Amino acid sequence: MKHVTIKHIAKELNVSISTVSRAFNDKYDIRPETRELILRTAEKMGYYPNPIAKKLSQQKTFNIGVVVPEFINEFYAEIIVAIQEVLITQNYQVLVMQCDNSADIELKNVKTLIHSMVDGLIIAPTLDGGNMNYYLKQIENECPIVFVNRVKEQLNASKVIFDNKKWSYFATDHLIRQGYKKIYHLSAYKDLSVAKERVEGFLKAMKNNQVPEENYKVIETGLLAKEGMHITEDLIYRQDMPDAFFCANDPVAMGVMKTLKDHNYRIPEDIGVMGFTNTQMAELVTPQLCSVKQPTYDMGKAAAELLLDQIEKEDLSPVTKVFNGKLMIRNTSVRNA
Amino acid sequence: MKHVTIKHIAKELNVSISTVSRAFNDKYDIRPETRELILRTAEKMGYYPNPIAKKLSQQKTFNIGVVVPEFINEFYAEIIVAIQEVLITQNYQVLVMQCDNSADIELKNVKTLIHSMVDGLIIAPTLDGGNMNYYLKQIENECPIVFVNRVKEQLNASKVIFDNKKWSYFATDHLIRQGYKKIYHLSAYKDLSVAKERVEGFLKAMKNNQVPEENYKVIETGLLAKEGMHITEDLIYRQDMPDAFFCANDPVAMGVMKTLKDHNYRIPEDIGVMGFTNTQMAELVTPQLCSVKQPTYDMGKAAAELLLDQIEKEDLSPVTKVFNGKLMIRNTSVRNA
DNA sequence: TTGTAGGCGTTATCAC
DNA sequence: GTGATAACGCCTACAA
Repeated sequence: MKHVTIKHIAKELNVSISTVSRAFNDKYDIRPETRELILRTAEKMGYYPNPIAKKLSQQKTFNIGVVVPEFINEFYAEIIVAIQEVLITQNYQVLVMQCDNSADIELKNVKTLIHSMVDGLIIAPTLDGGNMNYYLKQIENECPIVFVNRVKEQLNASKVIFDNKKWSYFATDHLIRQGYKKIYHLSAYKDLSVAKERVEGFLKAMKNNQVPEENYKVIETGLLAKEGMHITEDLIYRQDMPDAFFCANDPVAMGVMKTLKDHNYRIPEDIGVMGFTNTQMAELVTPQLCSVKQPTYDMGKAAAELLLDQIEKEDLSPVTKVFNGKLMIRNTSVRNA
Repeated sequence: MKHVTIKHIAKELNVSISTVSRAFNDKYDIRPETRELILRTAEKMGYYPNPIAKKLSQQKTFNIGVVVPEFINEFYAEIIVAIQEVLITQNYQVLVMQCDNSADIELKNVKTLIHSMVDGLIIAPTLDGGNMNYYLKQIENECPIVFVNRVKEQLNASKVIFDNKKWSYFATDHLIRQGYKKIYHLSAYKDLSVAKERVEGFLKAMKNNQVPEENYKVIETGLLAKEGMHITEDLIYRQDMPDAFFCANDPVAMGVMKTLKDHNYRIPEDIGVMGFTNTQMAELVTPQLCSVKQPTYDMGKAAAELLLDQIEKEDLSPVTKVFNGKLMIRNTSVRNA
């Protein structure tokens, strides 16, 4: 793979390489005609500035690193798309890495990206645990970083988060108002801050509505459809069934629905179901799944804009953006009675 | 963001920069003790070789570019994961770009990646149309490229493809054997080679089973769930209903199922449904969706391995790998009668 | 307005 | 074994 360089053009036109370089960097004085000539022959020769060399000499890469827990997940996929859209208009390139929900791989990815000299990072952490120390150290060393989603609200760094507690509260409250009396919350992992916040919202709704303690429960389930199926099977077997499930996410909710239907429970008449992080599938299952929609696109956009600000104003003082959602009320939670 | 360089270490230890460099590149002679000393102090000082500089001097980036039509699609997400897994073990980094199903953006992405001096490209084209000329020109210029999925079998380049015709045939044949008499194939766009191949398989099955012409039809529908819904609404309205749908993909199939259920058709008793490109959701809808599973992971792995071969053996002669699928027989296509 | 030369952080080819 | 030194392709004072 041969690349035409600035030298080739200089030789071809009998000018110095600096002149050629200047032709491509508007900020310098150069006679318009020479400029034109250089650009034309460059075009003809198929020249394109080598970004590697440019990066090295400018000490700036115009690369932004993005690290997410997984690709196979509409939430992160949409966030990535939004980030790319914003950054591309500013001539940044986006390097995306996923870590398969492993905090170790996540750390490796971040290190790889930093060593590749990205100008900044957007990190959607898998956990808000130990890696944070390393990340915060990088911020101290003036590496612009913006966190998205699974971050503690108290964290002293720029971040884009969702008000999980509030929307968990609303979702739970909705179920109660629909007349469901015994509601179980299938939560993700307890070391996940977003899960904790949702549990808080759930419990707050229970308390505010004076639901007696024996009529609700939080069960650590996970984030996969099959985990939703297993727990439901289990509850049926143990004859410990609620009349509504508030699930950690839509896949879990769909697992629950699947098992309920297999056991001839009617949704929403016998049992209500509520998801979280509205997915495209929510409208396609029968009955349609009620879920909390998060503004993924806006969150990704905000993260990118926050990062751009940090990079261009060289001001790393932390900014937090908290986003609100929307309760997508659909059939699985609306009782006729 | 300050980076420690080879120079800092050289000064610190009173050795030359070449010695330091050698300590990090096993292939050169260097006294073990100096090596140890250098590595230790490098570690201490937080040094890490600057890959940009290395790339510039080696004229090799250890970056691989991947371009896909979209992220929000399990098929491509899984392919990307597989590609990453293979390449990471060989110390390559994977830069992924998506083009939102736009051939123009796809071309831009490829150019960006080539100009970023990737060592090779894996392209999952949106269309097999005009961009191909540009891509083939790059291959002539010794840029290693492997194509995945939406490529013509005849294309004279390295590629990983799925035997769409064969598996479309099997899927259709299955519907016929289940006693469905009037089958409509909801196809993607006609300028998509994979769609064309699936149509061919569908028609071949019809012919081999001597289904009369008035009992089958190919309808260009698209790839989205809502397109599946619309077409079904339309057919119901026009009273032109088949007794089985063979859909371009699972989302379309789920759109069809949704509309059918809303109109009280029983699946599979009244109407059978078959998807394609098995998704995780297929098992979660009711009834479970029958679909053709493609070996996405293996396809991604094969693409990465093909590319590695090309790069390391410096041999760009085209290799084609054709993959087979599996018919995931589930409830939407199995008649009790 | 243009050319010269040094630097960005490495690797690699020489001498010593 | 180790140390100069010239690349790699580009940018950018400074000089002309």
